[in-house]
Amino acid sequence: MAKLDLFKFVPFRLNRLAAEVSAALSSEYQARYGLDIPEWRVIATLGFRNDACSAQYIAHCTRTHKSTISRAVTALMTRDLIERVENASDRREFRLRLTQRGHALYEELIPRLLRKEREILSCLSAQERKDFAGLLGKIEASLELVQTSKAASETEAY
Amino acid sequence: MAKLDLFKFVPFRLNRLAAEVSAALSSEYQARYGLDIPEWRVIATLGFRNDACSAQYIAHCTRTHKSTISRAVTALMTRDLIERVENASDRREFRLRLTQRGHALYEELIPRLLRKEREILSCLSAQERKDFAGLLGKIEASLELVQTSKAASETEAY
DNA sequence: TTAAGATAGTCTCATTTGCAACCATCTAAA
DNA sequence: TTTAGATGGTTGCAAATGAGACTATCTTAA
Repeated sequence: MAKLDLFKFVPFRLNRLAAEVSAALSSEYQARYGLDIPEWRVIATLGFRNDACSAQYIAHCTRTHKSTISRAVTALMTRDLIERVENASDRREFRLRLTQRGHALYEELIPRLLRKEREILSCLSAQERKDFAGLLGKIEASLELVQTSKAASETEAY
Repeated sequence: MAKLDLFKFVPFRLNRLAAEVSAALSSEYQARYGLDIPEWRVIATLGFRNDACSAQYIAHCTRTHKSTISRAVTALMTRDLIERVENASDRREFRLRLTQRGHALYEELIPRLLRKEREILSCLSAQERKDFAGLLGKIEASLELVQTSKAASETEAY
């Protein structure tokens, strides 16, 4: 007779852990800066890259639906945290980038989030953290969640 | 100047990985059996425990909101997959358990899900899988997502 | 016994989000 | 060219879900 212990079932554990970790982080960007998760992902993507990029690019690399990104972009523009400029070579898309205010928010938020991440992982030794990152990477690669060298060049096209 | 690479940021990676793994599994319980995630959690909890338990217990141990569980219970009852009996000693709560049909579905579904889990983790060696489970466990424990011996006895009260 | 507070479960409401239709624009092939 | 199909982005709609009010019931202490 088949049995499945939810508490030992990796998919369930990942779901629960991700939800818990997200909740812990949201107190930073949500409560303090009024950003929801999609908005934070837009800010994070634009802040990390120095060049402007399209909404589609953000949707692809954060694995978020394009309509969700579209709404986040609208909200962030009305708050003057990002701006968009027309792309002369392709008038369908817009190039997005942080405004000065957006940059300031990014600079203020990032250290807080990195501190939270350290807190959450502080139960692991340095070696264990490294191992954990490596194992996550292997699973991501096998699910094609990360860019192989081939896929990376395709991503550039976005 | 602070920077944060989303692709190396563990909270983001956990979210993305959990979403991807869930999507891979949902093709089993969703497409084939018409169960959504909350419904599957109710089935899984009832199938694993031999005794009947309350909706509140399921909500607590799967970390799902009680209103979500309530809806899942209603849906599963109309499909005759679970049944509930009054609890004479506390008439506020109901004891839930799988019906025969529910048991049959459980027996059919579990091997499929376990196979999927194996597939997803097949990119890791046996030792790596063990390590990964152990590291997950440490993080869960530090976030109090799992029952310590003390918390376990409290859980019994549900 | 009574009253205050806790708890189980349901229900309504508001929010979030994915889907898909849609428009504008681009690309490629006839 | 012209046309068919692909792509970027927006929006309306529906489904899912959490918050919190609410009822019924239980518990505890005055």
